[in-house]
Amino acid sequence: MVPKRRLTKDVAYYQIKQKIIYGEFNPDEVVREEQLSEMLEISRTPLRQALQMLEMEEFLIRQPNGRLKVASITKEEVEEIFQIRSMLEGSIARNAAANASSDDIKVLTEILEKLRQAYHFGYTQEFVAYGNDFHDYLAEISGLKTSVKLLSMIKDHANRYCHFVSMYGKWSNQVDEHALILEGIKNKDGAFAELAMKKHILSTLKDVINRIEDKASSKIGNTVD
Amino acid sequence: MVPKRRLTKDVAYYQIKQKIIYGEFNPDEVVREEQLSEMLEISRTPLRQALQMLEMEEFLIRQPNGRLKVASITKEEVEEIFQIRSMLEGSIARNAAANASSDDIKVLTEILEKLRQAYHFGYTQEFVAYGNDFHDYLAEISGLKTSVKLLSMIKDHANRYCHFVSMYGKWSNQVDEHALILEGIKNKDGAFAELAMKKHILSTLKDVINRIEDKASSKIGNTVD
DNA sequence: AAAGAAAAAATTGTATACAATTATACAAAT
DNA sequence: ATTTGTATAATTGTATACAATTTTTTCTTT
Repeated sequence: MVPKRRLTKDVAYYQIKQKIIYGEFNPDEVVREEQLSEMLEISRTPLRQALQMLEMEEFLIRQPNGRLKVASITKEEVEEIFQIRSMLEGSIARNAAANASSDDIKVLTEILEKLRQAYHFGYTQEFVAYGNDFHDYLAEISGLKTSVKLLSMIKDHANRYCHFVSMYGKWSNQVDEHALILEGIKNKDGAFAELAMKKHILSTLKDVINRIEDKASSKIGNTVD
Repeated sequence: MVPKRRLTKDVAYYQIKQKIIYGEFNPDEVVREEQLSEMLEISRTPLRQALQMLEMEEFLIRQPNGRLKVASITKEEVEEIFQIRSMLEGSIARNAAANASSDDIKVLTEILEKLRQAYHFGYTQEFVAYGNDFHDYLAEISGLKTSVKLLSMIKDHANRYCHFVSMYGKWSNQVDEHALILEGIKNKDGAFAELAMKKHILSTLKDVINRIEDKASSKIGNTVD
């Protein structure tokens, strides 16, 4: 099975989303179709498909006059997203504990070790990547398709707010937190794994908030028109 | 402000979605664009926008060859959806308890009374409607935008599985369950309201499952290709 | 000069034509 | 008879032209 062809709408979707997440497009900025189609060098037809997707995910907001504007995001929304994440990923951890084979546990142990190393040597990039791997693997074996789908949608929104945070150091106790979750999974203790995961997510939220407080405004973008 | 114009893509989206939810389109059935554009008497352009939306919500699944097929849904997925609902609506109830004004409580009390009447007289249609009103009102005052958005997405999926259930009677203790939630809100007892809501959702799931057991297969549609 | 109306420009919404891809039918070869 | 290749048809993907709507500009009237 060769790699199935990349549809223009899909690459457009990805590119525009990245521009929104990483601030190349500012919140409340209105984007026009022609402008984007020129920028990405594609026609309006696949572009509009991409815009439709982003509208569904509420990265773009359709105004009553038909114009699209980039969504703003508040600190409160980020907190809500992490709250939801803690619930969803909690369930995932619980189910993962029930489903995990010995092979799965081996893989997870390896990821955790890599995470520990990355932290030890200060490889931030890798550290974040392995952290994601850990969560993604649990999602995979949990079998909770809907939860995973919803998670993927809201995670990107939170990333928008705190991507810059992930770059600079001191993820206080993330390694230990992951280890604790894995402990629960090893012991097939779903309730334990769920609780550990919830705590972990909420602790991550705290880290994010702290970084935010240090830095800029409590809000990206304006709600006022 | 006059009612903003209905876009063809939006009505197409709604119509196709209804056909999927209420079984006019069968699970795993493949739908073609031309067929739909003739059926709805619109051109392919707005139709494809609608299909894109339904694909994002996973009512339609894009196959590797580009064809779209109607999603199937398993009993397990329905159970997962109710599990997620219980968490999300639990949070909503908790926040609603914190935010509810005395006016809000008055409105909720009225809705509950109508619900009680509808149940008493066996008006199933109205009973379901008032139940939805109650939940929607809590969602409104909770201020949890993301949770509400996610809820609206998954609810429709569950409806697909159990719409036929809602028609025939005996919602055992729904009235009392709603009353209990309202009790928590009146007392500004968020934890109580949250728990009551969670129990309520899970009890509804039980009702649905029981009906399903009585009736047909445990699964709508085939996963086998 | 200000307010309103009319005209022009810009932008989104829809339809259709064409290109690329995928599925089907049928014939030839083994 | 089964398979393989090729031609044909069917279907999706993309581009573009046109229609409808909204915004901006201009002009007129007071």
